[in-house]
Amino acid sequence: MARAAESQPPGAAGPVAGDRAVTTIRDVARAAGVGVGTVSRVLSGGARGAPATRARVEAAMAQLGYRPSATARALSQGRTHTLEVVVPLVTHHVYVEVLRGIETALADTDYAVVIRTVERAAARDRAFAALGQGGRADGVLVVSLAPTPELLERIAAARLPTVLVDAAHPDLPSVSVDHAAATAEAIRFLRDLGHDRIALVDEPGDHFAPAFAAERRRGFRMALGEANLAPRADYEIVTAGGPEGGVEAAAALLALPDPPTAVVVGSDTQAVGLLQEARRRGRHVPRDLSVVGYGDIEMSRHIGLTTVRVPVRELGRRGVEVLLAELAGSTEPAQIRLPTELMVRKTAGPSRGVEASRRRDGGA
Amino acid sequence: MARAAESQPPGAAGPVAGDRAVTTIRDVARAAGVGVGTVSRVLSGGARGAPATRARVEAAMAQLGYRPSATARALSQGRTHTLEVVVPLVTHHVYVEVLRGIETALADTDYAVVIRTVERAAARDRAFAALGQGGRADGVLVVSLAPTPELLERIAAARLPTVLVDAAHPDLPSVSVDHAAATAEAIRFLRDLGHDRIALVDEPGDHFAPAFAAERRRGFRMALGEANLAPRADYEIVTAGGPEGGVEAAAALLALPDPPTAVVVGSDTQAVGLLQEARRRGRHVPRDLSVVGYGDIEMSRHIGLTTVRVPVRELGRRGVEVLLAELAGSTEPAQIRLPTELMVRKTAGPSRGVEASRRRDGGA
DNA sequence: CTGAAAGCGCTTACAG
DNA sequence: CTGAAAGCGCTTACAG
Repeated sequence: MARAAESQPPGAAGPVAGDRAVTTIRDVARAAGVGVGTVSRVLSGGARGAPATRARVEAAMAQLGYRPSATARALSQGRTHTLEVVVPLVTHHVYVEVLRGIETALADTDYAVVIRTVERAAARDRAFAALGQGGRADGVLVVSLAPTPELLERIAAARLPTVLVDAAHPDLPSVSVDHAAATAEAIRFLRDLGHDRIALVDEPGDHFAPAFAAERRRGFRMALGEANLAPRADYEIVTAGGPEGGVEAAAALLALPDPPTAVVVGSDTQAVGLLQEARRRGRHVPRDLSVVGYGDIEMSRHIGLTTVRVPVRELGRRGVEVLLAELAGSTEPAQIRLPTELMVRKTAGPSRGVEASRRRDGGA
Repeated sequence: MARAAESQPPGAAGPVAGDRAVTTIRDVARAAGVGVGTVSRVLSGGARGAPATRARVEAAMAQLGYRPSATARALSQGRTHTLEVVVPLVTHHVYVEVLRGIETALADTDYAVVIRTVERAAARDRAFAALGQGGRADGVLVVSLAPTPELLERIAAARLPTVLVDAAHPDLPSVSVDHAAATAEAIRFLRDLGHDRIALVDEPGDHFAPAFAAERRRGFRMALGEANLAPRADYEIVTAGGPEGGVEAAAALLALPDPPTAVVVGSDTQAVGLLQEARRRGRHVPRDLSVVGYGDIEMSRHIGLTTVRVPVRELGRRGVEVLLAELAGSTEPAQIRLPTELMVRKTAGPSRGVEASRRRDGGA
């Protein structure tokens, strides 16, 4: 009878290891003549073991081409060695840079990264609801997203260590930049150059995505107030991102009876369009119009754009550091502020005074 | 005695569900008064079930705030619902666009994406070795990486469905673009405009990273041959990426005794620098020098750069489609070629003839 | 130092 | 339609 059982057709169900394409820890254990626990221990590396046993196991692993299953490890260890990064739709150069910073910081760890993007309104709830979904990740990096009550609630519900990058909130660890202060600094710089008709051009401040724009506006008004300059609605342009938006803004601003002599632009790409349109209209930069950008993209240095440098890559790098510390059990509530820097180049200069520009515009 | 056991101090070890932070399928089953199998079935959605039971289970899930563990699912299903994307260091706009395409294609699936970047030489072997590591992914998208024997071997070793994006090889499914043909088309276009002194400016063709440059060179020489134009070493400039590289290239080319009247540049960002330097040296574009870029980034339309449009986003989108079909069991070996398009704008025009330019350069 | 066993949280035939 | 049980491939106390 035993014989009969053994001569069952090959391929019949049974614990025949050779059947499966994937080699498991069990195959290795068998080949090395040890228990699976032993294999697991040499896998973990740290644990010592009799050198001879160890060598035997390693040989078996190499010979079988064994690759441990990250999934199984994750399940039994209770950690996935994966970080989730939530970013707005990667439409800005900024997020790409943040991702690079994150990658740099993770380069010599064994963490993988899952990127989740929060698209416009429609996908927003879904994306937020999915935050940390299924414990696919050990921790979350939320990038450039305004900490709305909704987001905070989602984060709490996910019960996952979370750090805010390029945003801040008292309840959460964060690595951020003070966009209001940075903008105010740019205004002060223009003010010191003698400008008193200063405009702000920016993208619309979205409800859920980057709070950048709103913060910059706050800094703008603050600095204007400090300088005893009255805020003017026609000096605050909200327009599309990219060069096109800048073109539009220049058109609107320069058509004003008393156009500004200086403009702070919420992004360098908008600034490019604004510069171009201003020049097309015969304005000399910076003689007739001073322009300060925001972001300091690669192109900016090249075209001599005076702009606010935001340490974007470092934002990502530090964010990872804080999150990893958190995962390692750190309890200090890190709230890190990174400094911005005004890169003074060639597109901003002294004001020529109100008179000259008034005369020219009147004559047009 | 039973009483005594029950009055053990709370918090003592034991199978008390309330102890753990995470609710499992078991807790839900208990709360709904059903077996875990039943809960699993309503989770899977597809399977029918008595509406009443189903409702009870769903209520329990909602009430407990239950979130299924993706890890456990992956382990028991044998698939992770994760795709791995391998890209060169995300230094090019191109890869970002590909990633966007991938994301778009994945938007309404439940697949997550793990991104792995292949950095310069040092990290290369590590990154390749890690390909599909630990079965963290169900399939792999290899983007803009030359299919070297080494890479192919790694792919084979990973035993994971893999599709090449922006690269091609007979043994693997792929979605690609013919960079050689696209470049040749640009040359022909310039040729038809009367140019016979045509140069190529490009980035160094890396051994393991994008094969772009090498392919473009091949197309360049091919088209030159077709037109009976002799290849000239001094008309092939290999230089750094970005505007700086373009500046250098313009300097080298325009210092030649008989400078080219037209240039094809391997990237739009290089083209930007080249245009600028050419103008700084008093050359009018396109009167004195025609320039054709490559890539068609956003800026290009804006500055009127004639360039080769590569459907980068679609490359990513289609790549996902092919991979997903593969995972669904499709066996047809998809080798998809996507068309490029020459975007004719303002930086390329008719040649003014050899004489005029020779006269001017001689007089300088 | 190492084996055997239980367990991580699901899924999936197998019986009822 | 649904429960009980085995299994996915590891890890980790627990004994030896």
